[in-house]
Amino acid sequence: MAQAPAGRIPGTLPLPDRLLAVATRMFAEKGFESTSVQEIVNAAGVTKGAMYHYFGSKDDLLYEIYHRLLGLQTSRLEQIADGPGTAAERLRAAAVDVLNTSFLYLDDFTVFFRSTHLLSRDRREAVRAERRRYHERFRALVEEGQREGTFRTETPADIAVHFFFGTVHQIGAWYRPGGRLKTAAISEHYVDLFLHGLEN
Amino acid sequence: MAQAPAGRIPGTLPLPDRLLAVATRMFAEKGFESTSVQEIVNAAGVTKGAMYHYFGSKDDLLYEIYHRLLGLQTSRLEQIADGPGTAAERLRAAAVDVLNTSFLYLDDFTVFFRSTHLLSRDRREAVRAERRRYHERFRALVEEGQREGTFRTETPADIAVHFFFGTVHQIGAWYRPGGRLKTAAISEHYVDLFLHGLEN
Amino acid sequence: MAQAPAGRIPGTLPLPDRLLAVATRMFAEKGFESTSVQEIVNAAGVTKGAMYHYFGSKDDLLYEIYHRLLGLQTSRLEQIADGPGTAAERLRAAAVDVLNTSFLYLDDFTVFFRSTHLLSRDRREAVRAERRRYHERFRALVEEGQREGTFRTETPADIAVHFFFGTVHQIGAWYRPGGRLKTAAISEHYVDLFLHGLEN
Amino acid sequence: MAQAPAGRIPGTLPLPDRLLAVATRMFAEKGFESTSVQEIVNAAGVTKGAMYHYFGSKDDLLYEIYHRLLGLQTSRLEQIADGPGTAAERLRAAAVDVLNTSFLYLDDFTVFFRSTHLLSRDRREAVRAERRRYHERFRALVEEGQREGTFRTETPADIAVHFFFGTVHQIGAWYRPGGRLKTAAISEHYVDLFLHGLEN
DNA sequence: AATGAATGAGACTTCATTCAT
DNA sequence: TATGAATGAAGTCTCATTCAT
Repeated sequence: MAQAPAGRIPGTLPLPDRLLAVATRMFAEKGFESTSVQEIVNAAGVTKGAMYHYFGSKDDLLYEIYHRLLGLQTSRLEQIADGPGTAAERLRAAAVDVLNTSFLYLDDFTVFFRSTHLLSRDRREAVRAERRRYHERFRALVEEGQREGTFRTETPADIAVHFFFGTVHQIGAWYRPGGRLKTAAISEHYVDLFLHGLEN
Repeated sequence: MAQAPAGRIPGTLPLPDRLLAVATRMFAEKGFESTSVQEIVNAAGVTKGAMYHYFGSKDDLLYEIYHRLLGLQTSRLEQIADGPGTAAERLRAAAVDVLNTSFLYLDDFTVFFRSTHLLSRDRREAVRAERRRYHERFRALVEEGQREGTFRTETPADIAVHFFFGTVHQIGAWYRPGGRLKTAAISEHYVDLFLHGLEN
Repeated sequence: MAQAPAGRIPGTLPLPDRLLAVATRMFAEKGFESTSVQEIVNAAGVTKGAMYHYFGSKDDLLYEIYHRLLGLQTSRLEQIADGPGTAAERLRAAAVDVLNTSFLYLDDFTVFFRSTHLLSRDRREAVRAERRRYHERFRALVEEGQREGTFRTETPADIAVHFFFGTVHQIGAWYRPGGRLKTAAISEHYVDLFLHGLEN
Repeated sequence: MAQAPAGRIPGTLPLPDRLLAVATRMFAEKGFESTSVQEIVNAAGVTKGAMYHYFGSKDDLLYEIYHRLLGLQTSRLEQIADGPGTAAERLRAAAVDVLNTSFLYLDDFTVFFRSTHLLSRDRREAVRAERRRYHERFRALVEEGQREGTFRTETPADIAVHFFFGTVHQIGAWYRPGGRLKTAAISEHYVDLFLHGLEN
């Protein structure tokens, strides 16, 4: 994530990053297929040739957004999951973190969960594989907590993970800045609901 | 939902329904914008003229999918919510029902939550208003349960509803038929997690 | 060859044929790659959409030109080669015929022998296979004449065929209508040179 | 012809020659218009700036290939045609030589006879004028032989020259290295056919 | 002598939609 | 009720060329 995660896109960013930032914003607003390459480069203040100098195709832009986001997510999760504390503590920290990150990079997430199906077969597989790794690290935390006796064992761990990520990924579908609740508060409520549902 | 909810699309369906069924399947598979009208009519075994005889535009197909789905959902919810039983009982029944319906009409839901942003402004508003009504009826159940003392009051009811629907709407993103768990089992686990998270 | 073989292209031709006729003319004049689809449809008085209604791609136009020409050539050759007369007589008749046809469909031939390499791999193979059949039928005539004792046997028959077709295919590279010699005269001279070179 | 006439292109060639050699190979393989400047410079291991340092345009590459080839051909022909021997002897020598040269510089010839029409008007004229001079020197040999009484006079000399060069120029269209016959043998057969056809 | 980012024009193609039949 | 030829606008992408370094 080289570009600023939200708000104005500084004109000083290197062109590839500026293009990605602009594209992310527009894809989130209007959808990938309703955003033309022309609109993106206009917004970035360059020509199409410049974009195709850095990105092989419009799909590449989408993939690169995914790739950066997945890299960010994965590294944050691993840092937390491999850190100190009980499984429950680490799971809570990870869950809060993924929610906060989701709010911070709301456009990126919105694009991600709305447009994966538009990627080419190969890339879709690549993204899915990265996602799976992420999912599994998270699931391991749940299973750890189940072995510790903190979490109920009736619910299969991977169902619980689907359950939680499912709702995290939908945040962009309803959350609008400026609402009654701050994002941090929403994160807390979500994590409470999730962990409460999981605990004995 | 005039068309068969899943599997083979009978050639005996009235043409408008057959077109909707085919379109739903294809939009779910490849996305709305990557599916051409030509492909839809080919798959339905008719020509474009026939489609434009029944639907004013490609957007109309999408809208009609939404419309039918929302009608179905709303009527089911109202029947359950206005029925007998404690708030908690009715909430559980409604939650199970929406999950089962989601599995049954998986394609329709997938299209719905992936393509709303592609509708025209007007129709998007219309859909959103219908959704809101649905959401609010569900929230009323949660609030009822909170007043009853069954559910925790720390979590705002509408956050809880977003939480639950969020994950329901993502089911199409990960669920694939033929997995280890039956859909009914998944529904139960999801509802358990949700209600457990909500209860005192 | 549905279109008129030379001169003005009647506006009454069915659109696919008119497009082919126009394309043939322009490819011969400026080359396949220097002729844009836009120029073709302008010259045919229609829009690009109309062209893509009948031809899947610009390459298809090229292939169709080839295909029709090969069909024409092959059927003419077979009629002559399988007819009555000595091998030498039939070879002469076939040689005169292919030359006359070459002059008549000069544009088609010009395009053919200049642009085969621009076809996709598959289509190039298809064309080559059709050509080979044609070549072999012609070679059989030469061999027949060698067995009859009319033609010298020092020269391998397939070399003789390459020799003759080679020069036939180059006619478009130098012949311009309105020169000193009529096309029929040129044909006779060419056939004389060829048969004289072949005979004992 | 500064570059090696066939096979591997030595990396030790001066850059302009290496670029020409690479371009010739690629133009012969894929056609002038289907070969991008980027591909040429990649294959030559340099960047576009380097190419544009030596050649003003992509067209210049093509012209330079023509120019070198024509220079080579012309000087060889003149040396032979102005040498000792009867007209028939010199014509045979010249014919054998042009065939051998064609095999040696097969790529160059292939490009030449496939892409002349892609040159700018001016350059096309220049090339054509050079070709004409070449053609005429050859024709003079034929006429000399006709006056000597060796060659038949029924066939106009310039038709005979078109006839011969036509087939020479098509060699690249069918000959593939590694065939049954060596190139020298093919040359002999071709010259035999030609001279036999011409002689009384 | 050489780089490589950037341009700008134009290429091929797709597609929702219309309309005469 | 249905066809399918034709439109027109827009889309993605390519590429020869330039220019500051």
